[in-house]
Amino acid sequence: MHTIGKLASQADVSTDTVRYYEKEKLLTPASKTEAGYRLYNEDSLRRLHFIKQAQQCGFSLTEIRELLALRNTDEACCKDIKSVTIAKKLQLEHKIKALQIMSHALSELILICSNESLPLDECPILSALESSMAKQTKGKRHG
Amino acid sequence: MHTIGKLASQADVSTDTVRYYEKEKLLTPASKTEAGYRLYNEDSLRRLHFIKQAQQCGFSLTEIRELLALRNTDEACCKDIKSVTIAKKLQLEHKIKALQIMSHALSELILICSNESLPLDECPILSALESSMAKQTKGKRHG
DNA sequence: CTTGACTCTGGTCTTGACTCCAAGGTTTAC
DNA sequence: GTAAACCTTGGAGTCAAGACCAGAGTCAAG
Repeated sequence: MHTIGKLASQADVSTDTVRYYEKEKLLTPASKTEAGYRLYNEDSLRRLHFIKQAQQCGFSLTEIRELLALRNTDEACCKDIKSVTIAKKLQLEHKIKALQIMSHALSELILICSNESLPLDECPILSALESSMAKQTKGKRHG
Repeated sequence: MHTIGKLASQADVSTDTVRYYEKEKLLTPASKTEAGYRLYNEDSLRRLHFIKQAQQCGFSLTEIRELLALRNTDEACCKDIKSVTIAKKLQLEHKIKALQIMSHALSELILICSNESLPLDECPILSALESSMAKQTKGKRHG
């Protein structure tokens, strides 16, 4: 049984984080001392690892709480977990695509700026951003 | 000259957003009526477009303010804008890579879950998230 | 027995980009 | 001339995931 500080350092999080997870009903101490100190066991550590891993997979704490709730549901089976995982993967891929679109838009901007010594009022990047950039990136090309 | 509502609807943002941009020193009305109504011209609309476009390219409002400030600096030239753009593109690519790592981790989880009818306490996804996932994804493979 | 390290609760603060609200003033349409 | 639709300011609230802080209690070491 560890106090909150031990648990936190083992999982490489702050004690504030552990208390926050408790408030968010993600992680309850296994017991408490007479003085009110929180005590945690190995299950706590595993659960904390779970939360961190899931976070690193892009799950929000709300979603992690749902995953944990699913685990405590008798009717739920592995299939349910899998479909949540697949949904999250789709969400991530969607976000990746959006970022790639942004990145490509920036590439276009960088490409059209061939003459770097132009004064700012002729900067093609700025003017592309001012007008609707769709026209710039889809149609004509400066440089 | 448009009132705030006209400008906002032309740019497809809320009037609150326009006022917020003013507070953030991103967009000042061209003038005001005697009654204190904000009035905007075509430059305002262009600037609002600029802000939206830049946002869609992943720039934060703070960064956009810097871009706009750069534009008003006499010493700055197009090269400065270009380097900011390149830096932002690198940032985006970094973020994309992070998300791709998450996405791949989820793919691994989905792969190891071959038997969907398993009870939850044997769900390989959950146990992979509980233990250190690095072991699961790098080493052994269930299924 | 005191010092220092730890813990407790309850609270506020942060960041970013807004959104919503109240209470009033102004303009426009009929 | 009045009602609807617009505008004003100022301020508070929202979301996520904690960070930070004060004042007090607790525990182990020397």
